Amino acid sequence: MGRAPCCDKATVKKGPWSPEEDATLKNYIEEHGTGGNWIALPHKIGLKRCGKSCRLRWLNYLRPNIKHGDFTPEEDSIICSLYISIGSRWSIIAAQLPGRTDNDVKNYWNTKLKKRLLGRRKDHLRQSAAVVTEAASTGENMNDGEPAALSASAMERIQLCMQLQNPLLGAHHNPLMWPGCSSRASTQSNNSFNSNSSCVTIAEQGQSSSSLNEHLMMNAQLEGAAAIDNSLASPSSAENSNMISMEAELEELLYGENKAAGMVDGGGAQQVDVDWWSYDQAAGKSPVGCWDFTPETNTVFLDYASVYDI
DNA sequence: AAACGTAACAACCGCCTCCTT
DNA sequence: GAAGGAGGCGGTTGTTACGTT
Repeated sequence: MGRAPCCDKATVKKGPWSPEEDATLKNYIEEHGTGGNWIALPHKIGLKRCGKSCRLRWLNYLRPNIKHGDFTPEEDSIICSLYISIGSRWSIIAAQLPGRTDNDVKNYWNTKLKKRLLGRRKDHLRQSAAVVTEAASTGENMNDGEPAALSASAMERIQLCMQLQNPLLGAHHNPLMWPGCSSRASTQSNNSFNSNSSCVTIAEQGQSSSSLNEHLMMNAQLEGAAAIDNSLASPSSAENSNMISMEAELEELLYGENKAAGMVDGGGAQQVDVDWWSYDQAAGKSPVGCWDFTPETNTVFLDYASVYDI
């Protein structure tokens, strides 16, 4: 038995919202709230719209303090960092950016950031694609004879990772990038965070390095994604310094060489104060687990990694 | 000026999760 | 515990604006 539709598609209006519809919806919600029932709301106020459409319109466009366009470098950094870490969890990413909606962040990533990052080193990517194609055609690194199917999101994240030139940090020696290979924060057993803590955004906290990592940890914990592997040692200090290089690499991809150089040596350029995948060793915190730790993605990632010899 | 291509963004669709009954 | 409804989310599509030829 199929699922009942949430509304009568024959009678609801689709397409762009008129100013009158916007005003009707906005005025009602500001005065009465949503009433906890989006499906019933359009009927109450006489809108020929699906309840879901009303909700989307309110959340993405009408509600107060929405920001559109003009993403800042800091926001770019946060988006990229979180995308690489947790993938296309746009709602989680948007939650770290005050005034931004998941739809906005998603569109921004798809139309600008992704191209800016993935489009930089076309030669590198072409080589990568050739490797994948060859591997696929020769049947190498397949699971049970089936081609390894990576989601577009996973591919992008791996490509981004690879573009951060350090091959060790690229994935193999960066536990943060490995599915199922992250350590649960040592504070897990007595952690006191709760879902309410997510109300405080990274941006609100001034993009502090520690706050980003805490949020990454929090998100991973929220998702229940972190597979325990306490046997993983914390990266050495040498690897930590490599992480700094990787940050600079990503900044270079995003903003160009000069600015990135300025960021690395702290020489006057605006410091985007986000530590990529770094963590507080002194505090004994382990890296956050932030991949989609399903057995499937784990296997596929391993296959992919072997193709790339990473 | 017209045709075409591309970028940006709004909106829809369908699936998943959570909650209630 | 099962079923159904509503909300939430991510992927995708459609539309419009803008730039290029």
